[in-house]
Amino acid sequence: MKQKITIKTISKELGVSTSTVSKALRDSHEISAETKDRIKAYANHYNYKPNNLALQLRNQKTKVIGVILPKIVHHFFSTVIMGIEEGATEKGYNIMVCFSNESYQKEVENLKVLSNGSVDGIIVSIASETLRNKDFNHFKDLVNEEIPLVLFDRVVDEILCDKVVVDDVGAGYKATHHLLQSGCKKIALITTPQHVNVGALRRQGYEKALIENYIKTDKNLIVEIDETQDIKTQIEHVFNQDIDAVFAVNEIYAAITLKIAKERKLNVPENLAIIGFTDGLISEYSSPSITTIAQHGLEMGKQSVEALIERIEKEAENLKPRKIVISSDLKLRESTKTSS
Amino acid sequence: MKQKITIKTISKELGVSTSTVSKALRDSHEISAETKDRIKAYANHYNYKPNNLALQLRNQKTKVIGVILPKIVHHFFSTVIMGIEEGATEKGYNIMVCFSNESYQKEVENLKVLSNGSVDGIIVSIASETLRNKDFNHFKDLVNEEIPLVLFDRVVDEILCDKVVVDDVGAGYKATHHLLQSGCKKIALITTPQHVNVGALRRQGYEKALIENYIKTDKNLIVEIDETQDIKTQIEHVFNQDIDAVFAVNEIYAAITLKIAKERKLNVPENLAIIGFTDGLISEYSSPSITTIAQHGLEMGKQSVEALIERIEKEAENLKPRKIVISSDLKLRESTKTSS
DNA sequence: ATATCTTACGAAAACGGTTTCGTGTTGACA
DNA sequence: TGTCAACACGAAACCGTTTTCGTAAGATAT
Repeated sequence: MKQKITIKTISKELGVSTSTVSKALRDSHEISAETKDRIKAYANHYNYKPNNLALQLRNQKTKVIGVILPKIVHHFFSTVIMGIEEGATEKGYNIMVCFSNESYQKEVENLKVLSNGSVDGIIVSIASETLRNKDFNHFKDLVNEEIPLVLFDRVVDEILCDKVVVDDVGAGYKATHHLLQSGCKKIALITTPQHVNVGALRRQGYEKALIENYIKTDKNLIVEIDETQDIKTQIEHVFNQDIDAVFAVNEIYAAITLKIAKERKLNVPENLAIIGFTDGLISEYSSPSITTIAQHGLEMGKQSVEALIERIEKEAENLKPRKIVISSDLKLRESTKTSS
Repeated sequence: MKQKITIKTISKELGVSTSTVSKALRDSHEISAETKDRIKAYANHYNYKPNNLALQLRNQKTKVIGVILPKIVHHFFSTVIMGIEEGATEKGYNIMVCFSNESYQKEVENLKVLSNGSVDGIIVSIASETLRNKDFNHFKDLVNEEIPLVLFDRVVDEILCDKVVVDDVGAGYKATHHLLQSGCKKIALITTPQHVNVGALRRQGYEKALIENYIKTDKNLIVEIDETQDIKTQIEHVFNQDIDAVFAVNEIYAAITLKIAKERKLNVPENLAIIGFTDGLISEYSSPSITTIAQHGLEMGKQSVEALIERIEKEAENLKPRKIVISSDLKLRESTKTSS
């Protein structure tokens, strides 16, 4: 990189002190108009840009927000990151993005790297491995150091910080309820293992809706997908049961379900209704398009970053940890019948 | 944030100088074993972490790479970012991500923010608005400042820097060739406006394949999508022509084409073969699944970041700008007939 | 006993800014 | 002519770290 022009360069070149240069560039009243002009002209001509690192060190704030995501090639997280970026830019912050790849170890490392002063606060959605082994000490350390932290989507109660979640129980309920309303009775649930808490919550909503309609939940209709195995095979299993609807807790599972249904020449939604989760491109462009729970990732990202920035900037006020719940909507499309 | 513990704190507390602390923590031979132990124990106990900003300022390098993408909610860019992150992590770098949202203005701003010392180098895929208005001065300034820069996918010749691209012409050729081989004769092309150069290149490949087979390109079969208008309507237009195949330059266009085909009760691939570009989730999970050109976004991200880091770390060697071409593969699926 | 070499540490500069607190020069006013 | 304020600028500290260059004390060599 070319030798950057600094305040020191300017001061030497123009025969004034660095303080004068600094003040002139910040338009201080202490400096005479002509000196200011001279300095500004010079700075402008040589395209002077203040060194951000120096400023950050001086101001003891970076105006950068760290973001750790479990994965990125996933419509929901893409939209969240988009929302975070938008919200951050609006408030003059930048974002630094890392991925845990669902790995506990990488999450710990990412957290360590980000917590050494490079960022003013951190937004995280917890890796599934971490959720499974339930070791949250790296987060607790962060909280102890009083580094502003916001958790979204995949959150746990043990960590005392702001949280932004969708109303997973409500969403699971809405989806199931809609299927019941449209005449379905035997609804399969394709979900994640129980340690991924969002899966567990959506399942609660599912069960709640069934109970309200005096339907016993049938364990055989519930498939907990093990992502290390072939997903399609696992889902196909449930097709051997007598079912008339499927509620999948994410978009991929829903798409695969649709595919299997077609292979088996089942009419969707007449013979089999399908509802997915996360309103992504697959659901939108498949045919029939898939009715889904819209998770409002953009909104989630924005709320997360706003909460975080508020905490960063009002740290003196010692706010209590908050939990922000984003409501989710059912986006009706072609893969379900209209309510009857 | 809690008052962080610094070297100064330690030195005061232990009655030694900051230099001693620094050296002790870095295991310098200048410091006696007992002093080292004392200092390390203290640092450890109070969880001392060196302040990154100070280090960055001192070392005149940040170990951070800036990334500017036109958009993120897009499978290709998601995978690229994934690849960049992986490659960066491998070499001990972090990434700072910004989005131009296809806007020239935002691109300029992002570039300004990143070029003030916060990052050691920058990776960019140019915003479509910038490509349209052909104003690349912000990039040229960067090059003049000798800030390491790598452009990927959407690149232009005017900017002298490393570039990573897929073989777009070859890919367009491969796709078209495959359609011709399988017996299709009237192949429509759904592409972007000409200013998005990747679209133009893929079109070249398309035309080349046609010419080789003595088929005249028919302007009526080529649709340049204006994304500010409704995409579906524009694509439907070409269905009024007599066509037996469609080559779409991205995944969305391909998915929409498939949808229209189904609405019109056309059998895919018998009545209409479809090939897309960018091997994303939609193509994989739609039914029939869509044959596509796999763009190898992951590979692209990795190559970009490796090129950039090489340039950063070997800046003395004054490397010539390179152009790295990633080959693209045809991923055969259900939306095309097998070659005959 | 003197010269020289280790050992173990500290002072100070440097990275690039901002800011507080002087201070010399003017000009106004009594 | 003395006093004081206003003006315009500079010196120095500070943010947190590393590193170069001393240097005092003790050990060793001559």
